[in-house]
Amino acid sequence: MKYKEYKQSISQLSTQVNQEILAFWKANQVFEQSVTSREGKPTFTFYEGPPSANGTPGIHHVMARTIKDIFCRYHTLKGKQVKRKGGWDTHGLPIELQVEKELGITKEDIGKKISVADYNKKCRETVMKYKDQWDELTEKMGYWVDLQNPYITFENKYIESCWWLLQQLYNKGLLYQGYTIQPYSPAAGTGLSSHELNQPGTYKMVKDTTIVAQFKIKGTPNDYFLAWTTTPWTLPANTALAVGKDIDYVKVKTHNQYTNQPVNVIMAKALMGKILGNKYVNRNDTEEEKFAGKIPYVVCEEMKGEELLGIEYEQLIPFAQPLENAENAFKVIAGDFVTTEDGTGIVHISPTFGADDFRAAKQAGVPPLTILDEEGKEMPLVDKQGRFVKSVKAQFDAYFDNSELKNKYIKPNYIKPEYEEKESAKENYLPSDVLISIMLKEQNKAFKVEKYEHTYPHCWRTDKPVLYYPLESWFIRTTALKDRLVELNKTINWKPESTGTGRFGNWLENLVDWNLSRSRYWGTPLPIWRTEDGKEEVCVGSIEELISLGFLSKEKANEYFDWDNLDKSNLSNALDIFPMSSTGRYISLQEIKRVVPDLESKLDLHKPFADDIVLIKHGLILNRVPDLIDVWFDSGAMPYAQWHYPFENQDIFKANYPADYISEGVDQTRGWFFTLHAIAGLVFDSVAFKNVVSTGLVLDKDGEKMSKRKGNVINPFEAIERYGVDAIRWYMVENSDPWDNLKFNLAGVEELQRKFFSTLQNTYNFFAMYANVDNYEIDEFNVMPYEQRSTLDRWVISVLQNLIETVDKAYTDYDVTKAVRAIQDFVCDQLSNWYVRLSRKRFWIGEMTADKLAAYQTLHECLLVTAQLMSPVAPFFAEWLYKNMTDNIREKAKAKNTPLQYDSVHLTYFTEPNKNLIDKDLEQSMTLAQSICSLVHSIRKDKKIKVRQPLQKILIPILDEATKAQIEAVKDLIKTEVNIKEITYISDDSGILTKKIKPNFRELGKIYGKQMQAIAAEISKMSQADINRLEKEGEFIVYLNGNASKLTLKDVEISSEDIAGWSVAKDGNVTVALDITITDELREEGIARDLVNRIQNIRKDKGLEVQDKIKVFIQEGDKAVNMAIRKHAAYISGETQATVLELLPQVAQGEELEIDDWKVRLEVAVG
RNA sequence: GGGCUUGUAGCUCAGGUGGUUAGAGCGCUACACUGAUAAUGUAGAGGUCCGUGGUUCGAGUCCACGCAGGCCCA
Repeated sequence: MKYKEYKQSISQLSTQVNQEILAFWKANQVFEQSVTSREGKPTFTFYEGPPSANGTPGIHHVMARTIKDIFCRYHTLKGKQVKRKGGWDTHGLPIELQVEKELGITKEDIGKKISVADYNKKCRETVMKYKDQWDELTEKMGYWVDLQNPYITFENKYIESCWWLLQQLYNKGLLYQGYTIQPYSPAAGTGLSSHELNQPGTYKMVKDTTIVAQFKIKGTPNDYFLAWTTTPWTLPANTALAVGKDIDYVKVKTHNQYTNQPVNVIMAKALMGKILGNKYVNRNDTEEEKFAGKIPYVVCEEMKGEELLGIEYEQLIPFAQPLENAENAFKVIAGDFVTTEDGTGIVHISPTFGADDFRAAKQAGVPPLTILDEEGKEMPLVDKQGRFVKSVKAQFDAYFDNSELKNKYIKPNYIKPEYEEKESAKENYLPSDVLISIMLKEQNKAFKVEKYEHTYPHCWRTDKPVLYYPLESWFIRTTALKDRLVELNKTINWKPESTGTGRFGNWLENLVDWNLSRSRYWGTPLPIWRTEDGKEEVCVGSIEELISLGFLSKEKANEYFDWDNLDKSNLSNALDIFPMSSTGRYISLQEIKRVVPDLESKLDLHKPFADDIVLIKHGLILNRVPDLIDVWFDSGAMPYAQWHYPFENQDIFKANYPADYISEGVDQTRGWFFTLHAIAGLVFDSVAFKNVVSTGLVLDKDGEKMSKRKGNVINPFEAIERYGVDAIRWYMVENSDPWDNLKFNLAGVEELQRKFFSTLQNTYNFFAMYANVDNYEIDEFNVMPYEQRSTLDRWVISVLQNLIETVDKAYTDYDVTKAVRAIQDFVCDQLSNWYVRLSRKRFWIGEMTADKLAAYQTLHECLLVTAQLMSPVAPFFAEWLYKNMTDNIREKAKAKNTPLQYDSVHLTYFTEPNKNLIDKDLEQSMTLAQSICSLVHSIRKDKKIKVRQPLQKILIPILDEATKAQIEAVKDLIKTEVNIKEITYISDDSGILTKKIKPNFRELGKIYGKQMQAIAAEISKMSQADINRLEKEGEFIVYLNGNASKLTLKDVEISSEDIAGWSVAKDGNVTVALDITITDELREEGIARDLVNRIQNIRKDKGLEVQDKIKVFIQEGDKAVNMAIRKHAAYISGETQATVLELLPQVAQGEELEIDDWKVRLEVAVG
C-alpha cells in the first residue's frame, strides 16, 4: 500500500499523530535541522520572554506559546534562520514567597531562623521546581524553542551583563539615587511591598481624628482655603494645596465655630452641604454669630479650580521651612487625584508623606518640607520610628508650655512597649492628632474637627498602621529620554495597533523614572558601592572589575574560601592584606584569585556574598547599597544577557538585535515590553523589537477568569491528551484574534476536530483509497499541464493560488486568525464539499485516464499545499499529512533534488503562488454554479423531487452575455450535480421575465441627496415597460416635483424576479427555473439510478471492496421497472461493477426492495 | 478615578471608505441524500446590532454621553 489509510476516529488519530510525529521529530532532530538548514540565510530573530518555572504551566501558556511558535515556523518556511533561545525567569518575589511558604517562615525570620545564604540557596533550588512539567508541555505542544541552552537569569554571566547595562546607564548619568514615598512600618522598621499591603486583613477600620483646616490666603483679612485630612500629624509638613481644575468651588461667608470669628472659606461646591452640615443655616445676613442656634452662612462667590491655581497662602504650622525653593511653597496646585467624593475638594499636600502628594508637588515644582539632621542629612519632619524630629517637638513643647511632649510619637500605636507604661500612664496623655487639633482650634485655623471611621492599611507583621514615608531608592532616569522612547515606539509594529499607540504610547507619554530598588533577598544585586555619606561611589560593571576593586574581611575570606588553610606560598607578602586598624583586616579579591585560580566560578554574585564584599577607595570603605534591582530589569536585559553580551558572543548578538518579533500577554505592556524598550532606548538608542503581538487572556467558556477557586481551570496536559495539540492550537487562533480575550470552550475544540481535522482526514483517506486502487503515485517531473486539466481542476487550482497569497500575506502581517480561517474555508467548503464531491465519479470509474490522472494530481497538490500552509499552526497534523502524501517518493525526490526532498514539512520552503493560474472568470463561473445548484436543490426539495430523479431542464434568465458565458463554462458540472439534462437561457425579449428594479442608493445619493426618498419612490413605481425602456435606451426620465430628472442604468439595479408558469428560486441576482415534468423516460432513468443506489448499498453491506465484481439477478415485476432495467442495463452494471445483470422470471435468493411506490426482488452475488 | 479594550442570533464570530432585506458556523426543528457516511444537502425558527442623543436623504458602521464585562495603572 503506497498511501496509508486511516480509518480510526479523528480523536484516536490525533493522539496517534501527536505521538508518532513527536518521535519522528526527536529521532531526526527536525527542530535542530530547521535552524541549521538555514545557516547563512537572513535571520528572523525571536526573543523568548522567559517564564518562571516555579509555578505549573496552564492552558494560557499553550495559547501564548502557540502564537510565538507560529510565526517562527512561518519564517522558517520562508527561508529565514530562526534561532530561538529558551530562557527562565528565576528571580523575584513569587519565588521568595514560595520558599517562605515551604519553610514555614516569614521575611522577618530571614537572617534569624535561616541565614541569607541558606535562604537564597533554597530559592535557587525552588526556581526550577516545575521545570520538568514545563519541558514536557513545551515538547508535547510542539513549541519549538532551544531548551538545551537556555538563558537563566540567576547565573553569574546573566547578572554580569545586567551589571554592565547598569554601569552604562550610570555612566550616562541615568542611574541615580532618590526618594519614593512607600508604605513603611515604623514598628517593624521596614518598607512594605504592595504585595504585602495586599495581604488579606491589612486594611482595617480605624477611628481617626480628622481636621478641616483653614489655610489663610495671603493678603486677605480673613479668606481661607478649607482642606481636610485624616492624618493631622502631616499638617506641619504641608507645602501646597491641590484642587481639581474642572471642579466648581464656592467662597462662603460665615463664622468659625470655635472662635466665632468671621471667615470666608473656599471649598468645593458639591461638598458644601456635607461640610457645613446642620450646624449652619443659609442667611443673607451673616453679621450675627448665631441665628436660631445655628451659624449663618452665605455663598458670596463661585469659581473653577483653574482660577485658584497659583494663589499663595500662609503656612499653617510654621515650625519648619523648606530647605530649598521655599518661594515655590504654600500655593495652590493642580492634582488629577482630587475628587468631590469626600473632604473639601481641596487636598492638603505634604510631599514627604504621600505618594500622590510627592508626585503632584514634584510636577508643580513645590518643595517638600524637610530638615537637616545632626549629620547634615536631609530628612522629613518625622523619623523612622514614627516620632517628630527634635526641632518640631521643641516647638510643640513650647506651644503647650509642657516640657515633656505628649505626642512624641505621631500615632499612639507606635509607642514602644518600654515607653508605653511611662507615657500613657500620664493622665494628660494625648495623641499628636488631638494636640494639633487643639492648637489649630485655638489659632482660628481649624474649621471643623471630628472623628472619622475609615479603612487604613496596617503592617501585617506588627498589626500597626503603616506610615507613608520617603525611602531611599535608585532610579533609572527614563524621563530624560522620554521623547526618544516615544519616537522609537512609533517605528514598532504593534498587533493590535491600539496597544502600541494607546496603552503603551500613553504610558510612555506619562513616563516617570523607573524605580529600580527592591528590598529583597533573591535577585540581582544593585552593583553600587558607596561610603556612608555617599561622597564616594562606584558602579561596578563586570566581575573582572569587582575582583580588581573588591575586598573581603578576613572572617568572610575564611568563610567563603577557607583562607587561613589555603596554600599561600604564591603570595608575595602580607601587604596584600589591606590593614585597617579600626575595622579589621581585608583581603583583596585579586590576592584571593592568585590562590584560588577558578575564583570566578566560585563566586555567587547574589546576597550575601555581594554584600560581604567591600570596595576601598582613597582609604575609605565602600559598602554595597543593599538593594536588589527590579526583576523586570532582568527580563528587559535578555537581548544582551542571554548571550552574555558584551563579554561574549558579540557577533551573535549583533546578528540578532533587535528582535524581529516578540509576543507576550497584553498585561506585559508595562512589564516586559516596557523594560525591553527602555533598556534598548537608553543604552543602545534602538528599539529592542520590531514587531510585537500582545495576546489577550484565556478565560473559561463563560468569560470568567480561570482560577483554582472556581474550579474552571483547564489542565493543558489533559486537554492535549484528549483532543490532540493541533486542534487546541488551531482553535485558539481560529476562534478570535489573539489579542482579544479567548473564551476557551472544549466543546469548540471538539467541534473543530470534527469539522476541520476530520474533513481533512476524510479527504486524505478518499485520495489514498483510490490512489492505492489505481496504483497512483505522484511524479514531480511528469504532471499534466494545467491548461489541459478539467474546468473543475483549473478552478480549484486557481482558488488554491488565491489561498496561498491570502495566507502568506496574513502570516506576514501577523494576522494568524485570518490565515487559519482562510485555510479552513478552503478545506471544508471548496476542496471537500465541492471539488471532491463533484469529482467522485472521476475517481470511481474504470481505468486510469488522463482526466483521472489530472484529478489525482490536482487533489494531491491541494492537500500538499494545505499541509504546508497549516503547518505553522497545526505542526503535527500538517506533518502527518505531508509525510503521508510524499514519503513514498522521498528517495526519488532527494536524488533529483526536488521540492519534496525534505523529510519534514517544516523543512520545506513556502510555496510561491502562481498568479498565471488564477482565473477570476472561472472562479466567478464556479460561484455561479454553486449558487445555481443550491437553487435547484431548493426547488427540488420544495416540490419533493429527489435528486436521483433526473429532470429535463432548467431555465436561467440572462441579462448579459458575460454571465451566460460564465455559466456555459460550468454547465456540465451543474447538470451532473443537480441531475438535469439541459440548461436553457432566456433573455428579456422572451417576454416571460418579470423584472425588478431597485435604486442604487450609493450612486443616487451623490446626486440627489435630500431628494433620495422621493426618487426612490418614483423608481419603485416604474412598470415593466418602463424598465425595458430604460434598459433599451439607457436612460429614463422621472419627474420630481415637476422637474425632469434623467435616470441612467448605473443609477439602478435590475434583476429578474420571476418567470411566469415556472418553479423559480432566486439568490441575489441569480434566478433559476426548473422544469418539473417527469416523463416516462425520465422516470425509467430515475428507477435505474435508484437501483444502482440500492445495489451499491448491498455491496457495502456485504463488505465488498471497491474493486470487487458482482453478479446481479433481478426478478421481473412492475412494467416500468422492467423497462427501466432493460434500457439502462449497461449503466447499472457499469456503476455497480456487475459482470452480469439479468432479468429473470424468478429469483429465489436475494431480497425484496421497496423503493418509493414500487418493489423489486433481486440477488447480488459475488464474482 | 485614569488609559486601553470588548459588546451583532441560544453559543463562537464576520460585517473596506455610511447605502436601505445584517451574514457564517455550531446548536435547535423538519425533510432529503448516501461507495468520503459519527460526513453531506435543503428549508425553517431565532436579532432592541448594549443604551440614549446627535450628524446625514440614509447609521451596525461616524460623533458625544452613558451602561456592562475585561486588562493595566492609581
